[in-house]
Amino acid sequence: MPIRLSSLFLRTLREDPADAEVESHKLLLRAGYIRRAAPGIYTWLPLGLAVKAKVENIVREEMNRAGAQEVFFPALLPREPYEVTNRWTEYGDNLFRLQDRKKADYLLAPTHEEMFTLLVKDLYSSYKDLPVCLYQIQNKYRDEARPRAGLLRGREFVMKDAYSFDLTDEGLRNSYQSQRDAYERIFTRLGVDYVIVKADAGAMGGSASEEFLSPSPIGEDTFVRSPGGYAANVEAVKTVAPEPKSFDGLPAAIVHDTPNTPTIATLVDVANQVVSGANYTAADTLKNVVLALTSPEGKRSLVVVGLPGDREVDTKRAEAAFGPNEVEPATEADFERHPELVKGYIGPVKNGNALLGTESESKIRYLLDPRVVDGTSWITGANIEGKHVFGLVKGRDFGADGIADIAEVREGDQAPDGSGPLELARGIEIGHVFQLGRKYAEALGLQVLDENGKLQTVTMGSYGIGVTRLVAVLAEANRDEKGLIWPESVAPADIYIVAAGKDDSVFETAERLAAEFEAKGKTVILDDRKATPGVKFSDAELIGVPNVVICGKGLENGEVDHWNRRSGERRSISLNSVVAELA
RNA sequence: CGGGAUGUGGCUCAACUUGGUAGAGCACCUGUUUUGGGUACAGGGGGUUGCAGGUUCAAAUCCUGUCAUCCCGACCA
Repeated sequence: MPIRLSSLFLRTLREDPADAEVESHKLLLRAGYIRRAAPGIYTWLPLGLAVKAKVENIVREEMNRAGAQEVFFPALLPREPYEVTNRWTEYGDNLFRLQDRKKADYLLAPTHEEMFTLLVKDLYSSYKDLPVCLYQIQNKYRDEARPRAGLLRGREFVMKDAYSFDLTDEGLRNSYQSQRDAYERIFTRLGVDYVIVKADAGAMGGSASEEFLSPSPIGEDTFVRSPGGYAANVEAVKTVAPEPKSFDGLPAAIVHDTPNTPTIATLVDVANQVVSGANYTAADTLKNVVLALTSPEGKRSLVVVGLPGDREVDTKRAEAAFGPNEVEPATEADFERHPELVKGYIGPVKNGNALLGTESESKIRYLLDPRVVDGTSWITGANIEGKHVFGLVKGRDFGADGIADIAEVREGDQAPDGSGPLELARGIEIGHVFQLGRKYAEALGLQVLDENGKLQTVTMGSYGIGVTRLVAVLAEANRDEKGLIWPESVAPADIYIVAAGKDDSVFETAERLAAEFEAKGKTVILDDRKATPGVKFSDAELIGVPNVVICGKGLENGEVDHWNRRSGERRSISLNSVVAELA
């Protein structure tokens, strides 16, 4: 049976909803695909559900083809497994927690690593059972600080998450490759533009990790790519450290008066006045940024990071580097507790002695940008109000506790693999493949007997696709000023028939065409409403099925019109051949 | 978390400054009309003005609190 608009649960909106900013969000609301139920939480209407089901089925088919087996976990989970892996606390405020009537703690699953691991542990105990790959398509819950753009970042969303279980590292690599290949097939079938980028693996404790990003100006992730094919999330870009230089011939450090230079710009100006003939730039200064780290247990500590003055700290890179700690700039209160830090004039050394570093007077951890290598000379704060030290040499005059690669990545920076200058772009994360390793298996005791009868810890991969986010990405990428234009692979129907006229014969013909298309295996939306043609045409364009058949005045000549929503092409086709041609 | 803006029928908005029975367009219902680009006319249903307090004879309007939504920021030491 065709979907009849006369009875479909649908109301299209003529005007944009006021609280939607992003085009795909506006259109999905206006065309009657979704309704907002709560912040970041959406109800799926029949049309939206049809698109979501199409996406899910493509994902499902390719997962099955890759040998993964579908299961389904509850979304409501007990606390204990997440306690074991420490994620009950690590997840912080993003976790929806609740209690049952006995005051036992539960959570709404933000992801299911623990449950999959425990399920395999529950049923399998031999190397002969491996490898195995399981997946589910399920709701996830994350109490996002700022839900955005409708389905793009919701607090409830559908995710396909798959997990592979292998005995060996090589097996894991194979499983990973198999999922990665499946992802390429999925996004190709969906008609989604994507880039595979290296991702940060840090906090999760695994090794290889890649993200599938769909390039889009409204994307929340920034990634880089080089002409030579390097691509990475900015969080994962490793800065190329220059070769250390010799100390030979470098002048001794000297302190100069530099009053009223709280910022790098003012410092550079004054420095060029203080040292006659100098031509300093911000890149000659060493800026020392004080960050406050808050551990998941709530412990707060300060760390100072020294980086070239022409570079800013990238918050996301800092969060990736210091995770699972939360990172924020030090507050006034932090500075009050550490009077040795003179705001605006902070540096690693005071009066020739180390001020920063765990071995120093302040005991504050001091980390350096990778560009600050031995033999480089800097202008930096002297830890005295109104004074900076010039010619302070790394390795000779100061050291650090380690490296912090958290400076912003800039257009034109060199790719770490030497493949050329980096270009910056924005993208939406639609998939993530990740070699988790043995972290969860160890924490939860997932071991199997090997062929020698010895217990071995299993190694895991985790593979996610944001299904509902994909619906938004597809809507965002496939639209015009009139409405949505779905790719055929996910459109809510294959053919959209408009009965444009009031004669019974028009409706009868439209019904007959619908039946003929369906006999050929096509799904059909039929606009059989008692409405004027203008209304029907507008809704057809808004709803965005790619093939529209207009059944109306052309019938006098035995013709219907075919509109190709995507190309805009409109032509008349004989009533007798339209089904054969489009089906 | 900080800043800004905004909360009024299903949707988009007005009325708020200067307190006095809440209004328009779209959508919905009835009738007539129209029928290849959101027809026209007439009639009609639907809102405890986000919530809770307070001021007042009287609150959508003023005050306090709170919740929510959207946008910007989260750093330049």
